[in-house]
Amino acid sequence: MLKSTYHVFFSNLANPLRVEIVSQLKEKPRSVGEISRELKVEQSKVSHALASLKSCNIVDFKQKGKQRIYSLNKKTILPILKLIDKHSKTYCSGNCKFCGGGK
Amino acid sequence: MLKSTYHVFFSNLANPLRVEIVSQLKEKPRSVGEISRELKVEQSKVSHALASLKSCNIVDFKQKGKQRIYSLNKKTILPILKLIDKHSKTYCSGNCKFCGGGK
DNA sequence: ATTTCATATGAAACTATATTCATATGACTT
DNA sequence: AAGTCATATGAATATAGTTTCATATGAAAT
Repeated sequence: MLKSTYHVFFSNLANPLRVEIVSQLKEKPRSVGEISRELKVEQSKVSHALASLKSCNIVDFKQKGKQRIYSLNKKTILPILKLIDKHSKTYCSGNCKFCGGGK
Repeated sequence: MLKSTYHVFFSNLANPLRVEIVSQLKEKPRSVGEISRELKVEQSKVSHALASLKSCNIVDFKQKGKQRIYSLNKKTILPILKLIDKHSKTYCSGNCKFCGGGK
């Protein structure tokens, strides 16, 4: 494995929109248009985000007519998110920057 | 949990130096100076990196005289890295950008 | 209390990443 | 093959993150 593999993977998720899309796709697969409308985010922005996620196989898609239906690679991502949830519960008191300084 | 928690966590590891430090601390705890010397990276750069990792409790330290001995929060990080290893083995053929396009 | 060594901090300069908008492609339909 | 709808792409600009360097802090020793 290359030295940079982790960093590339983490970079991919180091972005609020991409994380939002991941969360949304936890529930069910969606087309680009659906993602765009539901999140109220411009189409090309969503496309760029999906291309990035796809480049690390965090999402995949199947063509369905004109649409592309994107789905989450749950096998990898769900356990990682679960570990982070547990981490923040264990190590972060309500007022740390990580847990959301502002709140 | 805040919407941004994941993104903050991932951002923290979305950096080659911080990932390198994490890898190095897998083996054993080290002082700032040791990290700096072993990785041949300037001290203040290492300090900034450690401050960032500390802000998400990815590392912790104990004071030892003038030194700070930093250690990895293995409980969270090791399983996450393991999941990513498995992910890249499963989903990445040798030539994808993620696995290290160049190689 | 001054010096030394280890580490942290701040801010400017530099670099990388994201957003935007105009346009291209690709799959269907007529 | 022309038109339409869905999505992708490229490139300029905008924003965010990193590096660097000078200096500050803090712990121990003299």
